[in-house]
Amino acid sequence: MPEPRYQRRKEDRPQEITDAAFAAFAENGYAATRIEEVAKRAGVSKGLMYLYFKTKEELFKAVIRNVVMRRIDALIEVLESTEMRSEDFMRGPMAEFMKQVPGSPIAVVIRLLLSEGPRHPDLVDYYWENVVSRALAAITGFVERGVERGEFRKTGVSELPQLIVAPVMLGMIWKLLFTKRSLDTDKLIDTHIDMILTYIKA
Amino acid sequence: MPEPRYQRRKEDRPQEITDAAFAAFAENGYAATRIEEVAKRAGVSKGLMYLYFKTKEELFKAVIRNVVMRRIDALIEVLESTEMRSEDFMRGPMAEFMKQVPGSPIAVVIRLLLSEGPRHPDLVDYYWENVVSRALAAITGFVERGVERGEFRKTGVSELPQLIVAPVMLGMIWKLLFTKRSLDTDKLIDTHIDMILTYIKA
DNA sequence: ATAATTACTGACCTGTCAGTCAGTAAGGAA
DNA sequence: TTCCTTACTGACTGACAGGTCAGTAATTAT
Repeated sequence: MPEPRYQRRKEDRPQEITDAAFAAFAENGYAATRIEEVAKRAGVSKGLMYLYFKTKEELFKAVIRNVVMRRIDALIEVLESTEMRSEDFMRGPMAEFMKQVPGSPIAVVIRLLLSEGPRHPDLVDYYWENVVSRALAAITGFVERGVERGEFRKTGVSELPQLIVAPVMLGMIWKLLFTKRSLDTDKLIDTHIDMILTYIKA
Repeated sequence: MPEPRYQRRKEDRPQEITDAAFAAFAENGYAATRIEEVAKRAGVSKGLMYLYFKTKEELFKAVIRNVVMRRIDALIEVLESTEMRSEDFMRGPMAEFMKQVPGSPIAVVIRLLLSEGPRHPDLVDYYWENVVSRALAAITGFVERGVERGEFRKTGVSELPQLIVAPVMLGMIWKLLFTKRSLDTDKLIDTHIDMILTYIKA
């Protein structure tokens, strides 16, 4: 009795395809990735791809949404509910998180959005609403709470949470472009946070 | 006597084509830009494109090199030779320059490198050697000179000039992705420089 | 004027890849 | 065991875009 040539796994396919596509896009970018390549990685025929995703573009959007969804809520939750002193929180968990971002899937998403964004404005909006604006709002809230508690003084940082995040962006770009040339991300973040604290501490 | 259908302008063509290509790449990215589209913008036939640039890839490289070459030297020159007090220089000319970068062709180049870089490592190397490493070295030199003069104290910033540049990167990405949502770049840079100075002033 | 040179044109060729669809077989139902 | 539904396959198509090249006309030399 010969082995079955394939199994029917309607439930798991979307996730599997989406994961395979993410890996492929991460390596080669959207335009240069062939649907057949994704199919191969997912262990599936090309035709099946089109049963789950009508077009390559739809697959792309699903990939982005999928990656985005998985990791924002927890982060924001922590930012809003921590009981630590603000300075300790920034030097500890916040620094830790920031150090990890450049090597995480978020960096890949940013890269994909940068190259393909102009032709997918709705996707950029989606990303803005579900990630960027929420994250920035949470950071602003965190800083203002520090002010209310008397830990921080009032500075321009409250209205420009981007300042806190800036070196993470730099670290991301660095890693994406110049993997060859090393950058001490940890020291970058630590020094930056030290600098911010010096600036805003009451 | 009918007008000539075209003029022969061997000298000017490369620059014209290169400029047209830059504009097209800036709008649509490398992969999505057709050679014929560039030809049209340059007022030239498709065939001619291939007399000046053997392949699309070669055209791409020429575009990048062209944009890069035009603007680095002056910048570095200024950084090394200014006679101003370090703080005044940072709050004045340096801030001014940083505010302009996100809207400049440099931002476009970064975007192109981010999407196409993985498949053009030699180009990334070129960019690294001619722009990034030189610019960072110049900034490091500037900071260290401030230290020698007794204007700055010794801090981690000397070894991490990236810290100074970080919000520029953020501003770039912001502008590329979220043009719709405004960001007060000027205030971002000013506040950031204020913060750095507070941190490193002797 | 005439010939020689070459910058330039645009129709064509060709490989690639997103998307299709007729057919196959897995797995459940009767 | 047989039938039925449908998840799945993979050969095929059509369009698009990079690259070619035989021919044309602008310019230069004679």
